[in-house]
Amino acid sequence: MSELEKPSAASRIESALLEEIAAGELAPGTRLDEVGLAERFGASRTPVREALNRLTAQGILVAGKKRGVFVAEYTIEELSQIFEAMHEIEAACARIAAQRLNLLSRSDITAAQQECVRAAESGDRASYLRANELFHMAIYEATGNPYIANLASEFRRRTGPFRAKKFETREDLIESAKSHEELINHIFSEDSATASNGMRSHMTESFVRSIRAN
Amino acid sequence: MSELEKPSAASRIESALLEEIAAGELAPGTRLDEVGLAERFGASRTPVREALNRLTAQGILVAGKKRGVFVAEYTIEELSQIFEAMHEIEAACARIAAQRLNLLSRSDITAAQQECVRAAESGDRASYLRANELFHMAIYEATGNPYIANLASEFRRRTGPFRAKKFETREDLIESAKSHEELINHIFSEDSATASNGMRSHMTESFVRSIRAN
DNA sequence: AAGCCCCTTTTTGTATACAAAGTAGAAGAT
DNA sequence: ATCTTCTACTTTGTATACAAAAAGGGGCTT
Repeated sequence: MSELEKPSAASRIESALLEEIAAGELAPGTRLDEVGLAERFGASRTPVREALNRLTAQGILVAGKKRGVFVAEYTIEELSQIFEAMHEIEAACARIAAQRLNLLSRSDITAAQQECVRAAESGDRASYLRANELFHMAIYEATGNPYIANLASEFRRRTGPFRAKKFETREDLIESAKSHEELINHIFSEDSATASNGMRSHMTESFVRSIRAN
Repeated sequence: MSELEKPSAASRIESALLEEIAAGELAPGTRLDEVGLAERFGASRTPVREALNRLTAQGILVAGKKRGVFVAEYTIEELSQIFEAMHEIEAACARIAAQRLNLLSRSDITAAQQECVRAAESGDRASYLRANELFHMAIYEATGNPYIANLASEFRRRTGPFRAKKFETREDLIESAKSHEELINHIFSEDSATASNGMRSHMTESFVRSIRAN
């Protein structure tokens, strides 16, 4: 993950905002004003504007009907629809991954899962979140289709703030890791229908827990 | 198509470029330089920049590894992957639509299809293209999930330039309309598995024809 | 002739300035 | 007191200016 490329102000601001939103520091519904952010980041409005546009394009922010952009806030219905969309994509990933599994992707998935288990058992929430991301990313990569993989990661980013809350206790983590295990079995069975159903149920469970936690 | 909202320079430029790309006037691989476009549209670099960013975010344009943005050009492999992603989403739409069909969406789909048939029989290519869009949009809408619907439309826009070429003769149009008919039957059967398989085969056929045409 | 370095010209990113369009608030009218 | 309207203040969109980085070109060296 080397980002040696572009420490441009716009990108810097973009990822900073993304992080703050993901961490919940910027609550949904918060208004982001360009001048304020410009001062805060010691930059001018121009790069702020670019960052805001990019985040808006990703659905992380939304433009209010008249004025201002806000951290996206969703009703239960909307959230449920977003998760539905994500589930469909995840299921598609699982199906395709099951068809195309090779030794490398297989070991990537396994390795990520082992890391999840390790983090879950030691109850290390931050590590688990990171490992969980890697686990799902490994499945996306296994599709061999970067376009679907991107789609899936985008939804994952977008729903991050809402998913994060469901991992509280060590038991939550362990349960999630177990759920991964089943999913892996489905995918490794190389039966695509089973795999996508497996993903669907993993994600549905995950969604229900998110809703409860919010 | 009333655009009473924001005839902002940035939006104007964005849609103008999109149209030119869709129409093939801007060939894939063409370099778009900010100053040139600024002059051409009688604006400054700022709104051009914004338009370019938005189109890049949509995958219509791509940033060259060092300098400049270009109209996206895809290898057969990439194109095939993009279409695969689109197929998955379309299939998901069909499945969900099948589950949630109501009288309104049903009649929207039917109406769009009738328009397709009419255009196909009179061999009116332009009308058919428009009606075909509406037909697919009607299916997207029928999911009741705007997030999936958006995703599907985005892919449709993105692949538009490549799909357009496959409709040449009146026979092409009629065949496509027939394929719609089957798809409708699958969706209206309200059996979601059948529906998504139906969509998958419709799209696969469509893709193969696109590739041949390119 | 090939390779290397330096200089010029584009190009990109950022800052600042300005104009247009809202919004809110206060003052006045009913 | 409430409603209206005018004014000032934000806020957004666009233009222009400037600095840094990079690509291209030419000449020099070997």
